[in-house]
Amino acid sequence: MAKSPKISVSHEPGGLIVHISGLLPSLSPAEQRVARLVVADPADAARRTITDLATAAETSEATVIRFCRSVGMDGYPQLRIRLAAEAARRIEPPDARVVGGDIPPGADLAQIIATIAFNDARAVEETAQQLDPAVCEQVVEAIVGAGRIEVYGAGASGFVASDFQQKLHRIGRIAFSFPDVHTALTSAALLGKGDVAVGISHTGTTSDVIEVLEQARTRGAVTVALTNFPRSPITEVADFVLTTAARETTYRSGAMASRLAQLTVVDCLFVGVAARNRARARRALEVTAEAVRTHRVGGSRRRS
Amino acid sequence: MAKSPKISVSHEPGGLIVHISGLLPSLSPAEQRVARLVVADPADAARRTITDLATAAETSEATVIRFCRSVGMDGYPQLRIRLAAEAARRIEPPDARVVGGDIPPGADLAQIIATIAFNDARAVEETAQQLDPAVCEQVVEAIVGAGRIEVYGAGASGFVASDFQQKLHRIGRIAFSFPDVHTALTSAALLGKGDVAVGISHTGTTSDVIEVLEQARTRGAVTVALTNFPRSPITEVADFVLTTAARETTYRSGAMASRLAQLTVVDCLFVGVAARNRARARRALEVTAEAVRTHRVGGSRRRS
DNA sequence: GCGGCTCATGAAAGTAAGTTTCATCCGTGG
DNA sequence: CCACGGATGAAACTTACTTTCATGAGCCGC
Repeated sequence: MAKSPKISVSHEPGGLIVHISGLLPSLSPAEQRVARLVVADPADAARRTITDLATAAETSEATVIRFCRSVGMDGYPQLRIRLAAEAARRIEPPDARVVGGDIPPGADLAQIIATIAFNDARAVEETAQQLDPAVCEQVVEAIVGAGRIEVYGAGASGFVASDFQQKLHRIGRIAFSFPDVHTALTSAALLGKGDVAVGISHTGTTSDVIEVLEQARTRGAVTVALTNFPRSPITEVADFVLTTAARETTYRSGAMASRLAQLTVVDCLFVGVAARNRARARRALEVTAEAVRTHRVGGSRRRS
Repeated sequence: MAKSPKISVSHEPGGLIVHISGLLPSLSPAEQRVARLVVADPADAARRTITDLATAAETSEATVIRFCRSVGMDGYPQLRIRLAAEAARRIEPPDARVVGGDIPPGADLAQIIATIAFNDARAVEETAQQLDPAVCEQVVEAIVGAGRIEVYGAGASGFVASDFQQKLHRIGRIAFSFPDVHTALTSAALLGKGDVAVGISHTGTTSDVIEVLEQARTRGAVTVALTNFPRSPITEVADFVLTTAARETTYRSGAMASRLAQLTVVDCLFVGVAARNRARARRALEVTAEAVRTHRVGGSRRRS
């Protein structure tokens, strides 16, 4: 009939709240009361039930529904969801995370957590960014074709080395890592052409690791260095150099982030190797997973 | 009577989605189907009605309600709203890198690197987000006051355990970690009041670690669990539970990201402990750094 | 002032959504 | 084999949402 209702409300792409306050004056008094509540605190409105909201606006549920329709929603539930989404979006976490390096002396745990996580995450991202896929490819190639792989690392890097060794081992590659220099040296002396030696050192100056890598190279093995410093001594004994990108902070936090970055590189190499023979790697993983299964307790589910 | 299953499974301040995926394995099969739908597309789930969602998950409405309760919501409407809010918050959809997903078979190294780095970084960030500072504080407190600290972990988590042990040791705390269960068990048997035992297990189902932690608890030590799954068996033998937030993926990439997340938590605890006595920790760090100095080559010059 | 009109409004009826209860089923361990 | 406990969906039930409809206020033109 005559008066076509307020259709053509278009698609309010930007903000629902803005949209609502825009057509607020065109609403009936009772609907305006609802609208004002909604605009004032969208998140709160989203939490309320229709009856609740109606009561708060001193009106009936029917009016709330009419309001929903007036602003272009199908019904109340839809409005609620849109409001929740809207409210969530506008609350941008100001998040005063300490961007720089060190943790301030008076920091509480929450700050410490935020700082560490931020630096860790950034180290991982930046490492990935500067990692040269071509070099990785060559290293993966070498590992895939290797008769034997040895991984060296001291201190914290030693754990990364062990981790890498374990990973390679799990997908059926013959890999070793060593707890001490002497064992490593003797083992490196037995390497030959077609074998691969990987040395991990954050600073790139760990003499033990360099020494072993040098030995390996002398024997004809392909040598790979993983370090944070592209000009450090370890790079001189390496055929391929992979670098992490943990920023220099004080030695502590720097080393912490670096270790995560190292692991990320290790993961990349690992997946690269595994991807070379998907079926075989998967099979190996399944078998090894099965092997430890009896060491897992069953139903992890539990209700009270 | 109040059959209150209100176990208050921690707070989930960070991300509801993250929280849900952590809880996933502790859910019943039918609930898992619902959870997967929700995690896969929160925005879509928020749009659906309960009946609709139940049908999509091939289950009944009752199960959906049970799922809501399992993840700590009052009911379905509340879940819907939270999901809508959550979905709105995540602004950037980095389409190319498969979110929390597997690496596509045909991927080249560059893609692999991007995917891994993305998931690793996110695991770190999300872990930090959902980490409860209050619980950390208590754990730090316990460690600071501990006579002895023991850290247990098997497989990949074993390296994390060793790393933690090494860190604590470097700042002058008496800490141990063990390469095998028997040694660990015998050592745990010697723990007592005032000591701290930390068990690390991604799945939370590693029976060896659980067993040792239980032993430690029996002896009166404070027990801490570090796991990805807040309702896994390990949490039942722990006084304090710290969780990581790596998403479940296939191909073990989940476990890869999880390990980084674990290290992040370890770092947080470490710095927290060190911060308790800054001067002493710094002195210890300097001394230990000095100790390995002779094993470093100087400058960019080759060592002889 | 008075019919007749329009429109906002809420009460109440009606429908759909969400929640609880309960019987059944299935696997597990004795 | 049975007893048990948990998982599950059908159905009963409750609450939330939506529609219908009667009321009454405002507003003309007569």
